[in-house]
Amino acid sequence: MTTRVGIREVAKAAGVSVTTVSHALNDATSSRVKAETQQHVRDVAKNLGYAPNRLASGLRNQRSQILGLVSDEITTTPFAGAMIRGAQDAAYERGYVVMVVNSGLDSELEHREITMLQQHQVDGVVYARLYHQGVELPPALAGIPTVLLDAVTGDPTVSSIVPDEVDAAETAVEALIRAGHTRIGMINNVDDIPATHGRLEGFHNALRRHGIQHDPRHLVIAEPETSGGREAALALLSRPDPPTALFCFSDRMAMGAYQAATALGLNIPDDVSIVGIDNLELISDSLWPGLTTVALPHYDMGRWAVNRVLDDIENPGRPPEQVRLECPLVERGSVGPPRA
Amino acid sequence: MTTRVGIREVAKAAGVSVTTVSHALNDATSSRVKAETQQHVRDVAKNLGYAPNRLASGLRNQRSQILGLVSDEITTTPFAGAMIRGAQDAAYERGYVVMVVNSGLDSELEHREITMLQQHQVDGVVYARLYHQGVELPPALAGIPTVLLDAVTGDPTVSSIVPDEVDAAETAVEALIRAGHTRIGMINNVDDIPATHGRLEGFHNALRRHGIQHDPRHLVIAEPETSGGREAALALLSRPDPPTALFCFSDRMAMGAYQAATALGLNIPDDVSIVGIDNLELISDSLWPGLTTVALPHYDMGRWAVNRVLDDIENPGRPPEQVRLECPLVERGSVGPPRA
DNA sequence: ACACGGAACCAAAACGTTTTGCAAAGGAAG
DNA sequence: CTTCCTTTGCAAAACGTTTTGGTTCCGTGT
Repeated sequence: MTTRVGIREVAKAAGVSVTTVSHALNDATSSRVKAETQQHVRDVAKNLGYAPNRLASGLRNQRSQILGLVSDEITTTPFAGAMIRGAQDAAYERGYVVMVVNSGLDSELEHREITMLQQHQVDGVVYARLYHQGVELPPALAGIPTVLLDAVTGDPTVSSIVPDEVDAAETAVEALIRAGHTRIGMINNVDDIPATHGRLEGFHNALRRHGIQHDPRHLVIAEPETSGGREAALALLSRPDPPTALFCFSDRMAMGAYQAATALGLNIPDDVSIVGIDNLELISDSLWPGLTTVALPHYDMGRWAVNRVLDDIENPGRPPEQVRLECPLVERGSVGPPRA
Repeated sequence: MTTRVGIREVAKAAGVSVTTVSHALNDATSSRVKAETQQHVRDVAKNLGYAPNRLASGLRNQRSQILGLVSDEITTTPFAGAMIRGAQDAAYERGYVVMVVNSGLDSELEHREITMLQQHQVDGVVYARLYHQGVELPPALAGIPTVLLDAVTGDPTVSSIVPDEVDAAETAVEALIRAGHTRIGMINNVDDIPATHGRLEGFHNALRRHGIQHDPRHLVIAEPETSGGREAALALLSRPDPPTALFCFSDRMAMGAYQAATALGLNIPDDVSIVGIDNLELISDSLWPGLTTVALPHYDMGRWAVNRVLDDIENPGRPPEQVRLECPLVERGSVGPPRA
């Protein structure tokens, strides 16, 4: 390990003082150093492979250039990866770096991990959940600029971003209506979470907007698993007046609907059209035909969250905002016109 | 933002010098401070909510307590999340924290990101890929303790961990043999990567060990997508002497095999048994019946990698090792006895 | 000739720790 | 009463930056 080259080495090599080096490197518009010397210093620094020690500069200016990302779980779904990547990309573009920490459900552990982030003097924190839910901000975060990602809280002073569940559902259902469907069934989640209520509302909105009368027997709720979707779809499609299209709460439930259709000898999309929500490519791309679905924009939410917290850090005072992000439709092959 | 409490505040509150506070807090066995004072100082520190500034201590002892995790992509699969979580858990247990950075395929970007990690004085780096492959270590990492995760390199001086592809395949195939199958087909990946060769070798090993003659026409290679698996399985199962069981390169290809079986009116596992590799729960748990598969231990590899790099940092000199980790079988419902 | 101002640069302090070298106090041995 | 440890404590230096407050030098107006 060759001894790291510091600012003094650069100063010596360039024949100037460390002060001048610092100014030459940091001040874009160098009022303190002649343009010529500035260029010279920069050349020397580059040649020496000088890389400033951020511990030192962080200590000096009380700015670590580090962001913390605390999330509840990083598992089964690829959502967490997408969020992290979005956060990391946005941070990188602005010269920051992100420390990832995850605590499962253990709030004791979470507290200790936040303490750890604090010790590293993170400039801000993105507090993330991996599915849309209401949370309370841990008290340990008081005093640190924080924004919520895929979560909301009662406190109107903290910024947050979540997917627009209502809009997402409307988008999905509109796709079915556009294809000509009027007898549309919905398979909803049994859990009492924002997505459940929002998507149901969006479903009704879309139908109402198009003057479609909804048969309440075409709404069934089930466990948010493939098996739940399968059984619900089985029930719906076995009715005397089955829906010609199914709007499923999630891609996994949609996968269950595929299984039900296959079991009943129904062709997708000729006999029944299906849409989901999530755009879990692992599923939606793998099904046959591909699943038309609405994408949950985790990558973009990650980007937004760090950009927002960086704005708060770099020029504070902007009023907080609670954003609901629109979700794009991803068309594959599971939607077609209803059988005549 | 209440002004942070520093070591001087603690010293003043406890009525001792900062030196004493430092010793009281850091030296487990305090030769410099009386046990009684030590306890007193610790109490005061806790009451004040003192949290040491790691920028300062890192600067002082040339140890940032930060690890870098550089990975190529964090996308579609949940693997990245599992690796990160494993890495983060292991790091936390030893008082470290991890900075995540990902560079896609852009090696220019990768270089700048590694530079950034260096500026933050990371004590070590885990260089990760999200599927097993050969890599060259970026020169920027020279001089930083580094271990490879899900990747290998020609250099025998760097430690690495990858899944044991051969063993994984053997495990999968053994499960089929154990159920009584002898006519076993394999659907392999067309790509020239370690997994392709290793799993083929494991397939042959298992057959040979049980004295099973392999019909080379029961081996087909395809694109590692669901569609590839579907078409390959369609071809195999339509033969005059179809295999009674299919060993698929991946869970996604296995999903394709499910689709083929369904299309041919074959029941799983009664008419044909199927095993995969990956344990992508999103798929293997969602299929019907559940897919028996071999898990790729990304979480454990993440743990191992950071433990190894921390060992290298904390007491250097241990000879490097290239580890191949065994992969456990996860039994669900896709394997049964061959039809009599 | 003199004061004044601006340009270019530098020395030193500060950020919050850890650790080395030293000092004071107390006790035991001579 | 010295002398010499041992115990306990402290002051100060160091880590690598940034930035404040100069200082030097030179040119210009009076």
